[in-house]
Amino acid sequence: MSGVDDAALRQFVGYNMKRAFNVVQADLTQTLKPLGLRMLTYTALVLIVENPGLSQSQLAAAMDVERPNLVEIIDELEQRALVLRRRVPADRRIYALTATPEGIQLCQKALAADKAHEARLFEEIPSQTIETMIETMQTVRTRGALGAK
Amino acid sequence: MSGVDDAALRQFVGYNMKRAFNVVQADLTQTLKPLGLRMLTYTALVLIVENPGLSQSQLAAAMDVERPNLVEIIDELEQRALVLRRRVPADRRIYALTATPEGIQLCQKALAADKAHEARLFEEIPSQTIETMIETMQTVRTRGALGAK
DNA sequence: TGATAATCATTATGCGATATAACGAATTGG
DNA sequence: CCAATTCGTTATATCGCATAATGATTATCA
Repeated sequence: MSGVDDAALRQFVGYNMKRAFNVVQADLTQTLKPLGLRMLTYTALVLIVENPGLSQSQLAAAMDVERPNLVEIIDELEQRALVLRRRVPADRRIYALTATPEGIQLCQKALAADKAHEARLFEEIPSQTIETMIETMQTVRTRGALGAK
Repeated sequence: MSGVDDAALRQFVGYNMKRAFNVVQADLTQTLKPLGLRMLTYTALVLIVENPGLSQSQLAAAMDVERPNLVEIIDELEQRALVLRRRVPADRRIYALTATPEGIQLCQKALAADKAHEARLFEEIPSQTIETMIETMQTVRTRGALGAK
């Protein structure tokens, strides 16, 4: 309808990545909503389940968010009794994060929902293409981590 | 250092896309900063140069932002005398957006800077892989546009 | 024709994600 | 033992993005 031409921008990886990610994000957000999770709490929950006992600082670093921003994320998960802040006798500054049984169960449901969401969204894309894309994106991610700072 | 395992998330396209896009976005933001542009004003400028005379509504639709949010973007470009809001006699509700000569010149500089930025960031990635990725992302973008609403 | 509906740009406002500064409590290191 | 560092936290600011509502204009159609 509008007929606005974006040929000059479509040549760029970044432009297409942003447009595509908007679609993926919107769909994933809808997928997680029935579980009461948003992308940040979902990511945090999975990482806590996978790495029981890690500290908030470690988790923040792994998620590439600043420590202050992680506080509310953990608050949210803790209030829903999905994760626990456990004091560590050896270092009383630290909270060791662990998932409760309910947290583990919800995590598994969320992972299954995510898989279904991606299978649906990418059903027309050859799996070989998906694999190559994932590898490439991991390369880019690593490259950025090097160049930073 | 931290050794936090994210294997469960690395299987997902969305997770890798977000992480990779963060790197691309950070690098592009730095690239555009010397030109006084941010991603949104850059995108708007390119589309105005490429589609002279389009309305703010058309541009907002093309950029997938709501009309109210476009106002400040155009304000910013107009204050720097890069684009003009021109009244259309045939329909006095509309502003026809056009780029000034300075706007066109800055647009060309920005496009060149963007190309250099992507060439640097993706230098290790085979061009065939880049092309496939772009095609795939355009497919995903289209698919999302269909599923929406 | 004339009243109603729709469109356009805009203002006001809120929310979510992200960033920095500063602080108290605890630990580490010289 | 004292200084520097680390950890979690509070307070605060910015940015991108969304909705509701408004005045001006245009379109619809009874």
